[in-house]
Amino acid sequence: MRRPIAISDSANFYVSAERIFDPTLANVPVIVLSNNDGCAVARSDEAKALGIKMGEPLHLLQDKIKAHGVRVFSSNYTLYGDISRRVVDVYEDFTPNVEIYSIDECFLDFSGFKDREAHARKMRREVLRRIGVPVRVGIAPSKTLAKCANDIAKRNPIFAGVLDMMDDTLANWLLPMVPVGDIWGVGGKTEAKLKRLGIRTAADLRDMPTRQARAVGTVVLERTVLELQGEPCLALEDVEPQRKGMAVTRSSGQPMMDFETVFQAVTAHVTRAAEKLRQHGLVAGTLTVFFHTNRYRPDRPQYTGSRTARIMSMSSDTFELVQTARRCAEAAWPRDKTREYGFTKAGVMVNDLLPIADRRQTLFDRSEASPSPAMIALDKINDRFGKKTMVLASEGLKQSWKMRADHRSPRYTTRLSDLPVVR
DNA sequence: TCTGGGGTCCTAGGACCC
DNA sequence: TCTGGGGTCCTAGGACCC
Repeated sequence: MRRPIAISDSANFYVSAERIFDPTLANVPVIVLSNNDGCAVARSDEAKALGIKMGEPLHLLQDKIKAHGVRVFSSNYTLYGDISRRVVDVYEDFTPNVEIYSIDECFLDFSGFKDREAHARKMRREVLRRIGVPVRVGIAPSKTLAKCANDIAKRNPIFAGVLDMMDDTLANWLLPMVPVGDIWGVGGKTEAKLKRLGIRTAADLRDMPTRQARAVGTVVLERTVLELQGEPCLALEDVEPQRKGMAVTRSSGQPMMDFETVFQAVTAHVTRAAEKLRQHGLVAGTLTVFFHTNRYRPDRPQYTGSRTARIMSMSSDTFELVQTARRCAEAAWPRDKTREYGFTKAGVMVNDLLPIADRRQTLFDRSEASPSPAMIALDKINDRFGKKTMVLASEGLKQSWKMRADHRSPRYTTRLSDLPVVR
């Protein structure tokens, strides 16, 4: 059964958001900058027409900005997030199942509507009326085809913002005109590989043998081929999935030359990451610290340092995370003292997240005010066996542990409940 | 002490997306 | 001189376990 999936996305979302509050921005070139005002991350159609590229550095745009009176904005993610939520509210009036895909895109379940195109047009009008943001809608039997329909509607004004591609005849007519690199999931590397095989359009990719697709680009590309054939492989996920990780990273204009300077930046990022964790009511199981040199200066020595550490106690505690980060940073710091590295980017990532409500006390949790019974038992066992004892258990949730006195003695495993009581 | 097959878990790195 | 940040998924290979 072919269920219609729609995707609605807003045109140049950040620019559209800025335009809501400033009518003088209509019909003039506008760009919104990245976090550090480093480069353009959103451009109005007028700015695109001037040849301003996505991710183009601001300092290379100064001439165009002066010559054409381009309006320039720093990004305001709090505002964009708020507008995004309001747009979703409108979508929810038009379909019961909404999957939020990104800040400006939602997949919508469009099954059960008699005239899908009319429904989409009405939704579009309503978003514009209530929020003031223009959106486009693509409809098709799979997400990849819906994205494709959306893209076609974006590029061709004749569709007036809505394209329903449920009909195979229409898809067969349009897909040969879509370059393969425009397909969702086909990036630069895959595009180059496909072109070498003579696959240039979306229609070529759809007709590629799935075995070959898997060989070229793993199961991901194989799924894309099936999706282009109208066979959905990516389901509509209308319940928000548990977030898997969070990152805090920044570039710095001034190269950081010594460990303490880099670690200062890392500390700031860890602090922010811990705040984010607590805001979301989560604790982290692993922490990764990384830093690298300026990739735009290949003439200077290059280095990427990265280290991941487990946080045994599952924590969102700033102090504990900073301590862990210090160990990671020290371990990842370059050993070669003869070279001078200038680090321009540093970041931290926390992964293996768990809602704090689900967090159980782990075997080796030392952060609690009162240590777990297992921790007390472990300390006593270690006291008794002295330095010879090496405990190999790593994860308390497994409810078992292994210990051996040294490499010559037998290992044994026991259930937590069977542990000998040590007094 | 050696032997070893078949799992799982972990991590790094690549590719892609918005 | 100035060059974004935050995500996901997949694979390979090593460590570890029984």
